[in-house]
Amino acid sequence: MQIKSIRGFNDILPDKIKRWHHIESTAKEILELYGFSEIRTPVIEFTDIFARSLGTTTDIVEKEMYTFTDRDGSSLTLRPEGTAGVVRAYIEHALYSISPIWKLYYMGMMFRHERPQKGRYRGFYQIGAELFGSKDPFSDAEVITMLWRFFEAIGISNYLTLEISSIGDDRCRPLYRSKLIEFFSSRKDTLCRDCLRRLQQNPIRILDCKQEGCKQLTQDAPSILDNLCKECSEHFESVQKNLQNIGINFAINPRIVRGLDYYTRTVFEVTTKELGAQNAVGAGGRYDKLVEELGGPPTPAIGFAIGMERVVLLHEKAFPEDFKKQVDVFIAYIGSEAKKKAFLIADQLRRNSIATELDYEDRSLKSQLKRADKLGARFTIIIGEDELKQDKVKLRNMKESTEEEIKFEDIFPKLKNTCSHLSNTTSDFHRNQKAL
RNA sequence: GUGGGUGUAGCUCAGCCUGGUUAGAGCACUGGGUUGUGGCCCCAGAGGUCGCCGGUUCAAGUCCGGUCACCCACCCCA
Repeated sequence: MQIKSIRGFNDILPDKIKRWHHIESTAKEILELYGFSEIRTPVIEFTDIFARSLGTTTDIVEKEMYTFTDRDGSSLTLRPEGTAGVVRAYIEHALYSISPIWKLYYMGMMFRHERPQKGRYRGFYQIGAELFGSKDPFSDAEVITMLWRFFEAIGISNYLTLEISSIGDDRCRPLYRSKLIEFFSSRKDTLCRDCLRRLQQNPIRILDCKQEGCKQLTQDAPSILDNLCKECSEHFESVQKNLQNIGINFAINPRIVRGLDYYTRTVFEVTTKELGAQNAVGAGGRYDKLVEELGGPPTPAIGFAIGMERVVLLHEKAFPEDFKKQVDVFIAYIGSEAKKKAFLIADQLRRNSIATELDYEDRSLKSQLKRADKLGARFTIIIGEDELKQDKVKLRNMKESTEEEIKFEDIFPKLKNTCSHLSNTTSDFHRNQKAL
């Protein structure tokens, strides 16, 4: 096999794309309802943007970035996540001087050079949202609520768990960190090899280890939640109350470890048990220092990212039936004169938002009807020589297997109530989804 | 980077253990059964470097070695 896509990069073929469209349009709908506006930023930035945002010792920056040198010698990187680019745009265009609050979302491809596995790819899509300019715990609750409402809207929330925590800020986290180091350093012999390394690089991550020995040990380890400063603690309390107030169910998991350095205070994860090892479907947190660190004015912010492929996998599990593209009308013809007429009618119907399809190769009527059936056409218009002579067509209702002869000029009036592109996109299936 | 699994038709897979005619099935595709009528059924057709390279053998899809790819898992993450 010579001709092949790059490892970890996938094609999304037309038979899958309807599902993607449905998820994406639902996401847009929800995000806009919450006041978010789309922003599109380049898929490529100066490497420095990511290195400074994510932290130079994070796995992403250390070994997962697609980085290369431009012709002028500058180092460029394909974005491994979305926040850094949005923050860059926020600062570059001085959005803070236009409005104190900005709610932005993006949908697009991200790139990470990891070993692919289930739910994890080198080129993958994320839907992300960022709220700039508020440190109010209500904004935390709003963003988390929106994330959860999205999962409800596409009907996969039954598979999901929402967990939240706080990782403190630059006052309390360093203190906690040294407490942890102290705790684990005196118990080095019980730690696995990975955790010994973590102890050096990122001791908080030991809390997330899957090894039994380490798991046991972390039972007695100090919890971040007992070590928050007063302000962080109050903030976290308030976020919880606000979520409870509107009936969002969540669990507190003090072991939530985020992979990026920029997070402060509130962090949250939506996870599933259905996808094997890659259990995070959406995750995010507050990052109150990042804008300032990248050269903007001090600006609190909070955001999340959703893994599109993982959502799609869950959606396929929840709704295994195909998301079929549907045509309203198929036009079958017999003979070259009828073909011309068919082509003309097709154009008129399409101009009136009726999805119409027809064959090219002058195939048998039987073949044409087969194809009409395969395409799920609601109606088939049949034009043969007899019909041409009488200025009529046969209109066949494919579901009922009934047929009637109507005049050319009656085609559109007859069809416009039963099918249109609009009614097609709000099919029963689609409506059922929304009702969930 | 490490470990395990899998590579045979467009897709899902059987055949390999125990080497031996033209390598099979289901689905999908094309045509026909109805010279102008879909779904179900029946018939026919088309579709294969058995991942690749080498070795053993009279003979390799089958045994052996290597290699590549994909999948899953570790690590990490959405």
